[in-house]
Amino acid sequence: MPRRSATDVASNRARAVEAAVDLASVEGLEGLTIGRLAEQLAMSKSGLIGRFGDKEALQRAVLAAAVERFTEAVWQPAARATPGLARLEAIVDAWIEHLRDGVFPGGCFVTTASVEYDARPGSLHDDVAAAVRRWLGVLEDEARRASDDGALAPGREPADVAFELHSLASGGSVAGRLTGDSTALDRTRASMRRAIGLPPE
Amino acid sequence: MPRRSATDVASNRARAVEAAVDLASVEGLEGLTIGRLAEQLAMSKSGLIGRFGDKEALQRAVLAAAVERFTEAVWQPAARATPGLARLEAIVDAWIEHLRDGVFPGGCFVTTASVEYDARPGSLHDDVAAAVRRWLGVLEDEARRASDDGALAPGREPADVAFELHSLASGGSVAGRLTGDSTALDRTRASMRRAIGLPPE
DNA sequence: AACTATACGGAACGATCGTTCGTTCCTTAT
DNA sequence: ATAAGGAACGAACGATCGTTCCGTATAGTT
Repeated sequence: MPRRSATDVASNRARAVEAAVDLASVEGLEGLTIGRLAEQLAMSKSGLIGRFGDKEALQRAVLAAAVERFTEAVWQPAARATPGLARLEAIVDAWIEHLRDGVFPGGCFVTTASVEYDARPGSLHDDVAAAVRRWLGVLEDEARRASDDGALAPGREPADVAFELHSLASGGSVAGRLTGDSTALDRTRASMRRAIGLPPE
Repeated sequence: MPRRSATDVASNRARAVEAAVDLASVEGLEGLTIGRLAEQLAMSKSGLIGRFGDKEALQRAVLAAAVERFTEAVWQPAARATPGLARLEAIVDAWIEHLRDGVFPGGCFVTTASVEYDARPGSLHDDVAAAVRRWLGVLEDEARRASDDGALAPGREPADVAFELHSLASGGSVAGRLTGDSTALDRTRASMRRAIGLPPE
């Protein structure tokens, strides 16, 4: 078998991480296996893990890549909108689209990781928790801006809005996917719009 | 080592399932291991699995027991309330209490199982999906009754209410547990009350 | 042209996975 | 009293897990 030239090296690692993201979005970060990933990449287990050190380092790289993918799909398009309520609306749209398009073949990656590590300590727990806190912070900032603009119902707490949006997207995506309910994302979108005081479209 | 008398036999199986529920609520149904469960029960792997046939049968029994535990903790106390909005309110209270008390050491079992099997076919997927559909149906029935009573906002669909309650509880529980946010359940309760048109307490 | 660093393969490691087998013990029914 | 059924054991199975070691081919440096 021909060896890969060393110029492909960097892209090879990235290729491994991307494949691992897809695999782990279905099987979970904990269900991710070096053997199966190596097989899918048509390379040896030792060659694969040698790039990362050990499995935990691979998992952390995979998680970081998944967060990156989420950010690109949801935050980046919404960042073009005006801060405040308009941006919240754009986030909701991009978020739902992201879930609908199947950016992750196994459903929202961060939700999967959240459930896997919500009761287990370790560096992966910390990484997932940090990512979720960061995202909740982004949502809260936008909600606060909207509140300052008077675009939110009086007395509505930005932190509550952020947490509610996250709960709805996360919970709704899972339940819809599990039960095969094709209207779930529409319902979730409507609920999220309701949460920020937008009229049903 | 003294053998267990055969009169304990029935309770022994139940004991195994209960221990497995606690284990699987942390590690997931997929992360459940015959070896570790047997060790915790101080019995042999073969003796344990012999009771169920194979691992999948054990997992299904564990799932059924977890659903039973949830039903007892949430539905049973709420069933005493008047059908309709009052019962929905009672469900919300019991649900939050159930999450707060840590009926499952690793967070809501059904949510964990939902995430594990939302992208993987098989009999376990079907069992989890059936359980979730059944629960959504219960919620929807109560919401419809509330709607018929005129206790819900006009135009509010019972199925939407049911789905939203489920999303909020499921997503909120996970996020709160992951980030260590002690106010998450209070927030979730407030959101759920808002979803059924109840005033903040 | 020689050297260094690294990416990868191949083989093997001990551990653990789920499962199967045959045996022993206890309870219950005959 | 004896036969039958079932529960649990210990031992072993092949498979797979993550990991380690070493050889080797390649890329970049001097």
